[in-house]
Amino acid sequence: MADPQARLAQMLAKLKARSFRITPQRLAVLQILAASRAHPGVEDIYAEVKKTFPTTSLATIYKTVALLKEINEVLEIRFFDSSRFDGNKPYPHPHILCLHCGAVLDPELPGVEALVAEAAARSGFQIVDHRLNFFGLCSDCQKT
Amino acid sequence: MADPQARLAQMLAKLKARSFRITPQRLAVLQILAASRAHPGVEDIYAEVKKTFPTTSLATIYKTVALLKEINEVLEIRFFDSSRFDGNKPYPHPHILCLHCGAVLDPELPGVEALVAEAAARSGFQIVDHRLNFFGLCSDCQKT
DNA sequence: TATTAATAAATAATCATTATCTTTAAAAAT
DNA sequence: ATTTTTAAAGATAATGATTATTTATTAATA
Repeated sequence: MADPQARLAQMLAKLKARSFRITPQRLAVLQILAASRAHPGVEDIYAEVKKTFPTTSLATIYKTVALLKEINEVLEIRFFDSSRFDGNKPYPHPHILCLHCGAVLDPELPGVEALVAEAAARSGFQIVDHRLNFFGLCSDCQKT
Repeated sequence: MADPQARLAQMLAKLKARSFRITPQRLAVLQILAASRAHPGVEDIYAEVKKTFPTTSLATIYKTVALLKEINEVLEIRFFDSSRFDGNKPYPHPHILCLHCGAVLDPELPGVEALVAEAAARSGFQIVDHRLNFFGLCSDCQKT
């Protein structure tokens, strides 16, 4: 589930299955989310889409992203004052943000499942979602 | 570091050390944050403070909480559209939110340290902070 | 007690996000 | 293909949590 082609196909299938229309602007947003590994924010997507569709409105980006969130094809990650989006792995998983350059990575953390189970066991909660975010300096930014 | 008295004393000491004034409104906010285990939001604190100081402004709550955050005596936890605050353990630790009743607990998770270390090791980041939040239904709300 | 500097109160401004409203254009039917 | 229907796009106003500003109080020091 990391291949951009497969992700795009998956997103399109989900939209079609629920009879949402595939518009050029929507397709553009899907392509960006399926391909980008940078966890773009709304403004990033907006800037990118405008290259091909200059009249696109910011509201369209917000609405498309909200729709994709609805159908569980994108994961919203709230950092401080704005959100970033993960279209590659649209399910809860950890993220790590560089406070200096803003890069967001998906660390591979095998320990996560155990931690979620531990949280459920100790709290008595039925856990349905989680956000595991780490903050610091990436290896590049540590050098400067 | 869970005794309300001790927490209040600690907060007061920190404020005095940095020569911030101890005003009645500030003291009221500190007391609430030191004593409450409910992870109150700004509006909760506001409502509580107004019982003793009816003319208090919401801005005063925001400013006091921001000040306490500055001096690391309160932890801000951002849930969806607003923040809740933890004055008992003002350092990063996991939280679990009930999506039905809004309760927030601090689950005891010994696995956290290992996970942070794992994230640092695998990503190459120097990690300085984290937010580990779980969402679900508390044991009471599972019954209904 | 007077002075001064920080803080409180009141309220305006900000800004990400959402809602509204009109226009446009997908998709289905003819 | 053309028409019809209706969701979606575009433009812009509204919302709401938070922050900034401005004036009035009040705590701390001389």
